[in-house]
Formats: sequence, C-alpha cells, structure tokens
Amino acid sequence: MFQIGELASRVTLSLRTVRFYEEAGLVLPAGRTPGGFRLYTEDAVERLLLIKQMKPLGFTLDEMRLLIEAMNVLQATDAEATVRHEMHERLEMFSALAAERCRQLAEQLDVAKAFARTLDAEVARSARRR
Amino acid sequence: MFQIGELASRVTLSLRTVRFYEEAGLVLPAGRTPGGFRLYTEDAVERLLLIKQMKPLGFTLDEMRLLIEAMNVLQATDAEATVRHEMHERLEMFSALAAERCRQLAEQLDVAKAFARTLDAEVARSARRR
DNA sequence: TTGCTCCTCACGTCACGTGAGGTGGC
DNA sequence: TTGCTCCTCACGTCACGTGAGGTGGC
Repeated sequence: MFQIGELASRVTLSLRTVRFYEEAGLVLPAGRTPGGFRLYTEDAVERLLLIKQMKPLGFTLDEMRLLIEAMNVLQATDAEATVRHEMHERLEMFSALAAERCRQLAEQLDVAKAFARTLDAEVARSARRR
Repeated sequence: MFQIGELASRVTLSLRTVRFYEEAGLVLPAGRTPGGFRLYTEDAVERLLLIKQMKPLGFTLDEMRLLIEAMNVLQATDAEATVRHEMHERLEMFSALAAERCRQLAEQLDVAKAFARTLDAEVARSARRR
C-alpha cells in the first residue's frame, strides 16, 4: 500500500489529476489512513496506465469509466448473463468508436505533417530573403 | 463580402467558434453592416482554413496568432529588417515545435492503435465465452 | 409583416492547474 | 520539533457550447 505521491510519480500524473479521476469514479483508493491519507495498491497503477492508454482516443472520463466497467464485468466469472450481454454490446460499441478515432488521429497526423512541411518551407524561403 | 453564416458553413466551423477566434485576435471581419452584422472576404476563409490545419498540432490560439503574424510579416515586402529577423526566429521556433508535436501525434496514434487492438481482442474473447 | 440571420451578454462544460490554509506521519 | 506529504475547498484556464432576449435585412 502506498500514498498518492508514489502512485502519481509511478504513472507520471499530477496529484490533482489522480484526485480528479477519483471524483470521476475512475480510480478509487483501496483505503485511507486514520489521518485521511489515500492508500493505493498495484491495481491503481494498472488502472491509471490503462486510462493513459485510452487518452489519445479522446474518450471522455465518463466514457472511460463505462468502458472499464464493461471490461471488468466481462473478465469476472460470476457475472449474470443479461449483464454480460449488455457489457458485450457496450464493448463492441467502444471498439467501433476506437477504430473510428484511430482513423481521425491518422488524418490529423497527416494534416500536422503537411503543416510542418509548410512551416519548414517558409523558414527556408525567409532565410533566402535575407 | 458575405456574412458570418456563409463563412462558418464554408469552413465548417460554428458561428460561436468564428466569433471566439475573433476575440482571440485571429480572424477579424473586413467590416460591418450599418446594423452591426459582420462582413468577411475570401481572406477570412483562407485564414480559417489555415487555423484548422494548425489545430492538430495542439497550438493555443495565442500561439496561432503569433505564428500567423510571423508568416504575414515575412510575406510582406515592406517589413523592417529587425522585425523581419525577429519573425524569422519566431518561425524557426514554431517549426521546431511543430516537428516535436508531429512526433508526439505519431506516438499517440501508435498507442491508440494498440488499445484498439486490445479492445478487438476483448470483444472476440467475450464472444467466445457465450 | 413574416422568417431567417444575426447581435451581445452570460452561464455551462471538460479536464485539469494553482494557490490558500490547515494537518498527518515518520 | 522540523520537514515533507498529504488534505479539502475553491477559483482560474482553455476552447468552445448553449441558451436568453433582442434586432437587422431581404
């Protein structure tokens, strides 16, 4: 069990961000010291790394929560069939969404590269003018 | 000369966004009707398309303003040498920044793709369990 | 006169950053 | 007791979205 400072530094996030993710229901501390200090286990590290991996896809924190919930239910062996079915459909929805976001990211990279080349050309052109 | 509605639809931005970019000093209307309606020329279209191209690089609106200013000064034939020099250095800075952001975007795309594959695998695994 | 477009506040949202003032824990 | 870490408000920021209430222009 470790405190928020170690958790934050291990996943390279700010304390504020970790607390904010807690407010959003994404990563709850495993417990608290009598004095009120948050205590975490390795699970929190993995959870935060998963969230960091989702970030480039542009999901909102609410969407991430729903997605993580679905993954957890489907991992569990004791989930009810109806719930499992619902979570499976949710997962499929997010999978399609993720694929779409990947396409958008690829487009953005192309646009960014094009603009970077334009800038380089401008720099070169401006250098010749001197 | 056309109104903000036509401008916005031609560059596929909201009216609010166009007005917000004006507040940020990015795109000023060429004039106003006596009644106060904003009037734009083709220049505004090109300006907004340029801004849209910069967006994937994650520049702030202030940075975009500085960058556009530098490009305009260097395009002009009547710019003072000292100002031209300053703007050239600014352009070089932004060019380096843009290259760095391209690298980051490429990394993000890789992370996104990896997560999308993970999701697909989870969907498949969950489907086999039924 | 009727719609449609536009106007200016101004508050809301999302994902945090940044202190302020106070206390826990070794 | 001294630092260092942590705590909870709570306001600020960035790039807009979203009405509210009113008016311009063909």
